[in-house]
Amino acid sequence: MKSLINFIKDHGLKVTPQRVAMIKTIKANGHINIDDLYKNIKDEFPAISLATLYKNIIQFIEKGLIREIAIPNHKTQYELKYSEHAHFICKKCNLVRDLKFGDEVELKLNISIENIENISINIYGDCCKNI
Amino acid sequence: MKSLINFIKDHGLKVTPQRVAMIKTIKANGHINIDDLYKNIKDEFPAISLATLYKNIIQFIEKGLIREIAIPNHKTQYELKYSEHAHFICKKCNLVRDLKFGDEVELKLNISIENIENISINIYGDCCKNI
DNA sequence: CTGACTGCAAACGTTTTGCACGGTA
DNA sequence: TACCGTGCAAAACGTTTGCAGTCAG
Repeated sequence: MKSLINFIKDHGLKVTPQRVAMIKTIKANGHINIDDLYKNIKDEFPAISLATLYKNIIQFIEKGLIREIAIPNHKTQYELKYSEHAHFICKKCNLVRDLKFGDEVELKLNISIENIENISINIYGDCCKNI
Repeated sequence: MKSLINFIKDHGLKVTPQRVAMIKTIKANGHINIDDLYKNIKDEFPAISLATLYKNIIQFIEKGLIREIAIPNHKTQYELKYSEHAHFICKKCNLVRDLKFGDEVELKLNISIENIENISINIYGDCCKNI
């Protein structure tokens, strides 16, 4: 709990109950889209506004707390930035499963690219055998 | 030219001048977003509607002619599906550069995943040294 | 105390939809 | 000819913005 507060503070942002709740919820879910984040936080803060979520999401991304996972035809998901991994994304049920780098998935770059900020690996498939 | 027509026909879609122009433009550009596609095609078809583009894009994706490249904070880009490669995406200028699989980039999967439909590897960075 | 954050409502841009017409097979 | 595709306009949707009030530092 203390660490969440520092996580926000250390990135140069003011600590508000709403921001703590956002980070807590994102952390608890691993990855989450705006709507689910909104629903989750509304339990704790019935008056919270979607606009606040969007504004903070933008802040979090700019300050490097979270990262976006862009998924075609689905809501963008967000996750804390401290763990690097790939994603398996089911096109049918929209499930997102994390795949560990170096362990489950390895990426080899044979060219030199300067200034890499982020690597996104999404594997799209179908995990719903019985639909 | 004949091959473009067959490319559309073979995927079970009717061949219209608009669709030919779309595939031709996407092919010529490698990857392109809706707006640029619209601008390009408007030269040839001044009366073409954005709605037509969107409807056909959806058809093309469903039938497997093209693939979406979802980029956070930028317009989704589209590319023909027959060539597999990763992307380097500049966060500043929005440039998208193709990186060949097996050659420039290698991906190793150490787990077995059934039913993989598509793999998306996007490397975000900064190619604009002097901005 | 001051600037940053919040919540509301309105605005905005993108994507989708309904419908009448036109073109492909 | 039958059905699919097109273009227009309107609707729907997700996201952003402006503003007045509030809170963290």
